[in-house]
Amino acid sequence: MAPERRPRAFAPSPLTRAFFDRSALQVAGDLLGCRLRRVLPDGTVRMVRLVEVEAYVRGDPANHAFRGMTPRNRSMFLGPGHLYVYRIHQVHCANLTTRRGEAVLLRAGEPLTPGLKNPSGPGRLARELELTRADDGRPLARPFLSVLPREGPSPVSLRGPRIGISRGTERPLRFLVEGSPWVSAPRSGRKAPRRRSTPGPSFRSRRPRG
DNA sequence: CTTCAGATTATCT
DNA sequence: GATAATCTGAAGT
Repeated sequence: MAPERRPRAFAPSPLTRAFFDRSALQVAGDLLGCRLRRVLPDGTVRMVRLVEVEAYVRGDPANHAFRGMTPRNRSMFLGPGHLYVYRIHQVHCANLTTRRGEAVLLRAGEPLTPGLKNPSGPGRLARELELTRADDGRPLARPFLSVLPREGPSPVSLRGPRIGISRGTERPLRFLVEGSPWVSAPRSGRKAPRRRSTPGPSFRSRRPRG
């Protein structure tokens, strides 16, 4: 008897495609506060609430796709709603693709299921969700990986400069949930990121839609 | 083929 | 606050 296998999607659903087929900037803002559900090959469910993301857009020198398609970034050209995972310094970082050549980097999440340790920081988040380069290019679809709507009201979000890049730092393409203790700290591996006393002047607050 | 910088993090002072 | 770890992808010669 062949072992039971879960169905494997070859493309995102139409709804998923529609959600992601926009600019990374817009998707990033809408993604904040949504839940990300990962189902491991053995069926284990791991879910986080996204509290920090970054948009990588067209004409953006920090975007891996800035100079067109390469073997490394080919997943960013598969169409909206795919996973783009790259590796840096022996660490994996996961993105969700939006429009062609654009993507949203998943930087931090609030753990919603037992077993998740510290999904704060892109490397830790990808690790906790067990997303590696082997998952690069996979469509965002069940059961593998799904984005679920926000629960309750929209969070108060902040926008500010992105982290860890040397070019394109002037644009406020980093989105975070104000007050979340799971937001990553710019230059520290702390478990409990120090809360900035007050958002800097470069940060812009955005009220919940209501 | 060689060089080099990098969307990070753990660990040390 | 500063730096090593560790190695791939991409650009340069």
